[in-house]
Amino acid sequence: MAEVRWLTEREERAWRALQFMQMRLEAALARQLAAESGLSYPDYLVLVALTDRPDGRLRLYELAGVLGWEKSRASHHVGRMVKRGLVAKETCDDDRRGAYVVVTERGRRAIEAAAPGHVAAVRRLFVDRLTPEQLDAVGEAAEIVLAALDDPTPTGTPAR
Amino acid sequence: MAEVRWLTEREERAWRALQFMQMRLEAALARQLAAESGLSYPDYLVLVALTDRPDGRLRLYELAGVLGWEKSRASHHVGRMVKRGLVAKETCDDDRRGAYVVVTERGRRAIEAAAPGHVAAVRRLFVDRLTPEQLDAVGEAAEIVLAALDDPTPTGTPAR
DNA sequence: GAAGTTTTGTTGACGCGTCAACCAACATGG
DNA sequence: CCATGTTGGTTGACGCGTCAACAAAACTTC
Repeated sequence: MAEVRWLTEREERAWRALQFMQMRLEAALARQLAAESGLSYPDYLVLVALTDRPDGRLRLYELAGVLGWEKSRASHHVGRMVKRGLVAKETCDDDRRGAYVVVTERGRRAIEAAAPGHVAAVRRLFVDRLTPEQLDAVGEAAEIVLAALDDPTPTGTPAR
Repeated sequence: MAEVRWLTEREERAWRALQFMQMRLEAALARQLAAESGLSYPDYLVLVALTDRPDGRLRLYELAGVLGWEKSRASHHVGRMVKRGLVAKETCDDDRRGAYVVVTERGRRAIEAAAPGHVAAVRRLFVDRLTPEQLDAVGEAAEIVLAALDDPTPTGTPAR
């Protein structure tokens, strides 16, 4: 049982600032979206994922994959969106377990109305606050951490 | 009505990577905490905030302030933690509306048991994946964005 | 082609978080 | 001292997210 390597002051400061930023940022963006377009942030992400496709449709498991969601989350959320008419579910012929999620016309209008305000908010609150170099640095760091999350190799594992 | 300034490819990439990292990271840490100590991530944050105080107590509104939570969230969450015996509520004498939240012995044991594993996970998944320079860069960027969130001045506002 | 496994999706229960409405106590200002 | 506003906290409803259990179709393998 090794000693606990607590975080240094600098490490803790960076970690806390990042956590705090994320929380505040998401809250602000969610509020802005809800106020200006009646969409929740997850709604927005689903609609973006769907409208990014030429046919505006995605299998449920693909949607979950793209967004990094658990399948049950995707199922629950799509269910709610169907109720509000933003998307529809269609059965899949080649795989009779499967289900397609398709944007409806209403969904398309909703995201087209929401996108400009959302992007403006992302700029105002985040992108335009940082220099391009800072943005790159943050992006690169995030990609490194993400890669480590996907690859479960522990830190400092020797090549052997 | 100005043109929409969409995100450039680089901006979008950084923004998405950051969002994704945050989601995955929080999920992983929450899972780890729950599995190893039966605490949720919010539980952990509350206990840290309380045990950081010499007397292990905080007014509810102070707790909300420290964690950046809405008061109703704090109230709900503390209520649940009281039920599980992790904290207790005490009435406040100088302000009879007020309520103190106090760590219980059980809460103290819980966080002492949870902390080493949690810190190790933060290291393994995040801190130790980045160079000290990257960590500083990320921390600084986060602090800039946070400062902008607190100060509602829009981007590029001239001094005038 | 039957048995076992993996994949796709749903469901229900339960904890979490926000919003809006509300209440009680403090503060201020005629 | 009453009116008015502000602050600290609670509550209920509702959407969100996870987990575990489940069902059914699709693969695999012998």
